[in-house]
Amino acid sequence: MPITHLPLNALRAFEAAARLGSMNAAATELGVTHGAVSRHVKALEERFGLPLFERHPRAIVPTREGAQLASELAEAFDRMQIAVSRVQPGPLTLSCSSTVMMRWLIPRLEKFKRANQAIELRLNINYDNVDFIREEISLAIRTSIYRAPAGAVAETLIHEEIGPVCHPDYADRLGLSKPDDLLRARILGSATRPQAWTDWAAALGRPELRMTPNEVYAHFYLVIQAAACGLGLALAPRLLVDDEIRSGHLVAPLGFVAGPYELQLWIADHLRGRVDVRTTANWIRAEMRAMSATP
Amino acid sequence: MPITHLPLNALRAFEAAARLGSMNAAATELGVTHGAVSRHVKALEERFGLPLFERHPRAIVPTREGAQLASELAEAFDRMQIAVSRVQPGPLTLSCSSTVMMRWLIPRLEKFKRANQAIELRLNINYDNVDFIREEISLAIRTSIYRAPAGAVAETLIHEEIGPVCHPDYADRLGLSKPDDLLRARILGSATRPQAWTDWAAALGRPELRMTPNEVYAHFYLVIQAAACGLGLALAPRLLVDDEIRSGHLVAPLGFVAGPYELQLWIADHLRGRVDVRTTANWIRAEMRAMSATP
DNA sequence: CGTTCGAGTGAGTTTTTATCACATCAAGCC
DNA sequence: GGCTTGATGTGATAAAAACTCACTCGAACG
Repeated sequence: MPITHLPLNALRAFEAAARLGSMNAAATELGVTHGAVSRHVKALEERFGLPLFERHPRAIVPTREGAQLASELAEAFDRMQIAVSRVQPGPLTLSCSSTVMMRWLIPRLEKFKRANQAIELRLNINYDNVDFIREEISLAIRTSIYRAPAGAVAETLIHEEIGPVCHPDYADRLGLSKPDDLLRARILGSATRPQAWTDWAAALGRPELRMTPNEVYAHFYLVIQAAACGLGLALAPRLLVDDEIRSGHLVAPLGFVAGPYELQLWIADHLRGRVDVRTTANWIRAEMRAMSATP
Repeated sequence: MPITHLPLNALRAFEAAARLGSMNAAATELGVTHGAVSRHVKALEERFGLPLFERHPRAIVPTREGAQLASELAEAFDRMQIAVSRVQPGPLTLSCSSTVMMRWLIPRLEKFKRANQAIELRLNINYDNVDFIREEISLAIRTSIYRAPAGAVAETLIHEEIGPVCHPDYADRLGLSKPDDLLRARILGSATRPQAWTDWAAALGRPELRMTPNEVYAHFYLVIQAAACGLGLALAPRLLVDDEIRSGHLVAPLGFVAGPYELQLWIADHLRGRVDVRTTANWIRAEMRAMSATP
């Protein structure tokens, strides 16, 4: 079949259906009804003379050929998207967790905007993997718990230092000065990073300490907030509580130790040449360096 | 612009127009009228808000952005084509010059078909570069005068040996036994390989010999035919005249010398895994080896 | 100096694509 | 068992997109 007669729209619909495992979801992504997608897929199957999906009552599963075709098409569409984005550059999009956004980015955003008035910055909240091409992400700040996906390059920003933090009065009241004192305290945990306390115990060289959270919050910034309100102890990276410690809202009674992860900057591969991306990446690096320089 | 709303058909039309440098040509390739292509391109330019072509009275020239976009789109469409061809494998297509087809391939084709009845072979005539993806070529036989394009890998089949050939009576009549005797003879040339005689003189170590053809034929196989009919001397690779020499229709009064080129097999990169392609490539290699083994 | 060649365009037509509304099927659940 | 639910398939029809036709323009060609 020559390229000149490929049914491009049908291929796009099929690729979406295969990637999402659902005609309905594909239809939503494409902004059409499921019927339109269903027809596209059927047209393709008739044209190729082979089934691309196994139909089950509540699900569709790509056949061997379908899966292969879909994955190769995905690459082709990615390239197309990149090609177009080069003549139609969108805003710079920075993705980070809600916590990093709350406690690190937003406090510095005014300064960034003043220094880079020409850069239109769009923010995206996400703490794990993300498709840099489809979701048009330029930069992401992530911990090394996750691996940068294909299409992005990762670099180290800082090595995380972690430690328990709480309200100053709380630390005084419970007399917290060595790890074992913590067993008397209320331990606050985060759903997005369930292994945080265990990591810390391991980093201390006390893996036997059983630091099971008494309470688990949905977001990490809620844990910090709860600690600042005297509800217990949060296990936080220094980066995210430095301002609070400086202002006296929080203390770190046991200090900080080097944690097992680092904070990374992920850069969309195809955007590395863009001036605003380089500028913003440099700004992020500089701000991070400034943080780790002030103990 | 999200991938879900890319105007795929307009992008294809634009890519064709940019590649061919003409809306008309693109229209022909796509099987539509030039108006349709013109409208697609205009729609794209309006959507992007920038011109993709400079319009000149009889030509369109891609702008900087247009050229960039087109070349990246070409890659994306190539991939798409490859993806589809994997689920819809077409016939195996072998491309070679009309001369190689006449004098080497066709005489062996019957044998090939008998040995490989399952392989559907399509033939394509072309002696220089060719787009393996767009024109759906699997294998090509070429001299190393040309370089294999991106998307194909080249390997050596044989090193060409070249020498003047003519009808036996012609050689007798003119008494041809050393290079300088040829100055008395009628020199036949081919438009597709105008430097053949000069190459030979150089290979002999007699670059000063001015072997200017008295007559130039459009195709190389016509030159061989003319020589076989006693019209003069052809400068031929041994490969293409071996049968004629064996049967006594031609003689090579000065023998053959190693020429500056080799005969190559070009294989479409994305088809190297296909069984019929491997089989056919092996057959070609074996047949070529058989030729160079019999002096 | 008329002819030709290639592109742009208004109006109208054809083709494709999408919607709507309903059908189907089986899993999950009282 | 029988009802509900969630997902896909499809006939009829509406909407949108793509295409053609027939003409225009402008300059290069001969």
